[in-house]
Amino acid sequence: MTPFTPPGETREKVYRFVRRRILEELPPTVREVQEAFRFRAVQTAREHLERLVAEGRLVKTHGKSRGYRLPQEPGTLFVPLLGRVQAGGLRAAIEECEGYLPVQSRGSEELFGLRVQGESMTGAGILPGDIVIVRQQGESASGDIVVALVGDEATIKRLRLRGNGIELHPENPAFTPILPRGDECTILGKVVEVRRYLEG
Amino acid sequence: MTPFTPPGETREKVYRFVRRRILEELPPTVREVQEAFRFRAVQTAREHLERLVAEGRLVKTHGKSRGYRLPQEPGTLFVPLLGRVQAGGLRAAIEECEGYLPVQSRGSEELFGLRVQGESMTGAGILPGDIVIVRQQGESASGDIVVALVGDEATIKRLRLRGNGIELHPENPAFTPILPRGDECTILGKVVEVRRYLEG
DNA sequence: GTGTATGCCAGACTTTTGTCTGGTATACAA
DNA sequence: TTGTATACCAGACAAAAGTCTGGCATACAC
Repeated sequence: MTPFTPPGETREKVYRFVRRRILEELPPTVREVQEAFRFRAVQTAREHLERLVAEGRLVKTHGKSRGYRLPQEPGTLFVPLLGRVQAGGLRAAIEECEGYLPVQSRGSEELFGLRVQGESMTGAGILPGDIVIVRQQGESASGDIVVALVGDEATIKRLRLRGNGIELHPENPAFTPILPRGDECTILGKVVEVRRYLEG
Repeated sequence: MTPFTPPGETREKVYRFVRRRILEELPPTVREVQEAFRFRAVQTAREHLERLVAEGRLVKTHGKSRGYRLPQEPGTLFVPLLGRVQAGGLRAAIEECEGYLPVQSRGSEELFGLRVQGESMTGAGILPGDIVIVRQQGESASGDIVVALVGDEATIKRLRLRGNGIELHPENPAFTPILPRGDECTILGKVVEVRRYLEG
């Protein structure tokens, strides 16, 4: 009755099907897998899926619909792209963002994108119009490129720690370093990625 | 009994919640929306959702679980990241890629990522170690930054059309332009995006 | 043979989830 | 006043989707 299928062959196809569905639209339901492969029993689809979970090729949330996911999801997160950030208004700027950017990430990070204004970092290959991806973190290390709120506008500079104080260094000889006093500067986060879209 | 909520305010929050969920993990179920906003009736969540559909801000598949989607999904594509490309081997290089990158795209394009080697384009803010996203297209316009196969290695240069011939210009005074004869140079495609990962 | 594993099926149960009917309270305009 | 709209709630029903028990057939090792 049962036509013989080499071990693992169907499962491989099931894996590719599920993977494709997860990446391109929505994780399939068990019955959607069943129908895609014309299994006559739901259980057959379920067995393949549970097997893939046992093998570590998929992970799932028990009992929830469309609960199958990829183990280390390419970790694509959509982060808000901000036009400009003004004093104190990071939260507000995120609410009113221009759009969203896909970013690879481990998921639990708080990221945002920011459009670059000015030429103070051209020496580091960061040009006006570029987009920087910023991870929100209060403290950063000396040498990191950071986004800081100085006065009432956000700027991008290289951070230098000097004793108890901090310095914000441009990377362009035409600009001079900023030496803020403690209370007039907030570090919004560290630049983890730079992007430049050459069209559109 | 009912605390008064300004018209549309809750709906706005519901929209943002749903959008975030769709982009970052999985579309929520109606009851997940209900719980997120602590509505005491499922119907309240459903009314907001159906309203958003009526307004065209969401679309849905009737009867299916987690059926709410965004109208014009950002279209995220995963493109292969190549380490290096050698003569004739673009197809082969794509097969043996180092990994995949999420890229926003209209879908029908043939894209690949390429790691930058050398300093010939530092003047355009393209540094060694950066990744360029390339759209495969035989012909490009003068002024485009392109990836060309000259000899047996791929290089990134700015394209200049001069009469019938082409010139490949570096963007760094320490390098000299390449003036290839027609048959010793293939344009693999145009650089549409530049990325730099500052950690990991 | 026996035992074990895989691949598949039949049918049912249970939970989750989508859907629906009818209701209350507030605000606003005719 | 009446009517209409929004925002919300209560409780239910029905479909979708996850889960489970038991079974059969083939293959392979002991």
